Amino acid sequence: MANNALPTPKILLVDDDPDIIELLEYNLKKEGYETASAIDGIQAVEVAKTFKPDLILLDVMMPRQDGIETARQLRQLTDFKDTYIIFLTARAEEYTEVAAFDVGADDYIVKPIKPRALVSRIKAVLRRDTQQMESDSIIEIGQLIINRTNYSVNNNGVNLVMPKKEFELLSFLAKHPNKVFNRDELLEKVWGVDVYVVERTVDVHIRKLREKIPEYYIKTLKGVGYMFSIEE
Amino acid sequence: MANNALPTPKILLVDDDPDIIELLEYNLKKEGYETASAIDGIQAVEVAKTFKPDLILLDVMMPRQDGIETARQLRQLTDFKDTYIIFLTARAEEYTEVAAFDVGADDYIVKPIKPRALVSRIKAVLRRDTQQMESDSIIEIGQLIINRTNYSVNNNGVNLVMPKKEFELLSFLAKHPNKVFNRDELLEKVWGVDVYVVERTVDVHIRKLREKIPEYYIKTLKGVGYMFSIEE
DNA sequence: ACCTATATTTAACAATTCCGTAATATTGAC
DNA sequence: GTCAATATTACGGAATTGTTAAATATAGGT
Repeated sequence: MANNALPTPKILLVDDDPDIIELLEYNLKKEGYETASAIDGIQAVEVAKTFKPDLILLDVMMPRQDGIETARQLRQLTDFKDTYIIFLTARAEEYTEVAAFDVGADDYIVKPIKPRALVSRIKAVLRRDTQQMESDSIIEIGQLIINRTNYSVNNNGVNLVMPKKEFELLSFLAKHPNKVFNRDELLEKVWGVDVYVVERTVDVHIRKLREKIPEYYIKTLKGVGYMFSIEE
Repeated sequence: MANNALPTPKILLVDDDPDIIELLEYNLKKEGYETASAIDGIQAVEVAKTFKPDLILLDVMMPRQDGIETARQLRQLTDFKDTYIIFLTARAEEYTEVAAFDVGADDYIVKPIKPRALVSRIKAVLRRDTQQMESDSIIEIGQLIINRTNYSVNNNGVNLVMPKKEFELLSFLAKHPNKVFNRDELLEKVWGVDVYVVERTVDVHIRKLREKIPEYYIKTLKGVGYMFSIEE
């Protein structure tokens, strides 16, 4: 889904209940986050060292080592001084809340977990690329206005809505004018690294774009690739 | 919930200390507000259902059920989605503030209560209510007139009253014309962050809207989302 | 508090669009 | 002119959305 050049945030899930882990994983992956999990505090610290998460969802009550102690340990490691930590707990117990914020909790979510609330709070904590997304939402080039808010392209006054893949392909090319990309590069940047389609698929989408916008915008460099250029 | 200046605003007071209740009641009745009271969170929810207050003053620390949890419960009832909630607390504790604003607190008053300050903040909140409602209460777009005061939509002269969810969905889309929203975003903005329904519920409401207003207003962008647009 | 009507959600199935592939035509570099 | 690369077209399959109906939930009236 979200393959906009920004690295996808990594989230570590720590809970002793596999059902909770599964619920969290499902919802976060759907949002395009990369996840790893651990079933207790000891394991959490181990996994964190190699996974290097941007954010940790940490259950408070766990066997072997509770979430508060785990957070305290993580905070002592330089790698995790700035990692966001959100605690999960069954009930809002006051002493726990105090202790949690004491070890630097960034938020606090009470079970049962409402998936949408969870996601929106994670987004709130991780919000820092939103401005970039905003500024990326409109590209003006030549007589084209490419507008991500409505997936439309305005060509000299006439507005046309495009299918997703076509729009993404045009966006990408227009964002890097006068730069040639071979098919492999386009597939990687527009389709994504884990999508396997035949290279010639690109040709077909290029063709469809050329039907809609003036042909000269997209140039073919035989043996090299495609390029967006405003010169005729 | 949305009271239109004429009826006197109703305020529900929730605190386990009878002295506080008395203090609040005295000052608010003097200002012409209608009041009711409850001594804990459980009772508060009960009273609110029949009293239907425009604003709730809610103590954070209470026996049986604290203010945060009470607010969370109230927010799940459709009647109180838009009711204003002001928390009362003994000290400004950081974690409480976070949790409070999270469940949609509109303001936050620290004890000991100064009557004059209290009244002026209540007035401010209720004034905001009437102003915002005033400006938000009518949206004119294309040949549609969307009127929040009676949940009706006038389409080219014919007036149709809509169920709440349909109305809110249409309102939201119309308030952001030419912007695509995926189902998750619509659920978050229209249904709320702590409501869990399957994504496809949106489709059914879209369908019902398209039965009532000209189809072309709501566009589907496959793989992206829905969008309101006045272009045919 | 009950009953009824209406609203909302879910689930199943139909319809549609979009995408990817392959087959064929055309182009352009040498 | 040859040949490899690209353009074009059309079709099938996959994924997404549309539509309907039945099941729940909510609201309104008595």
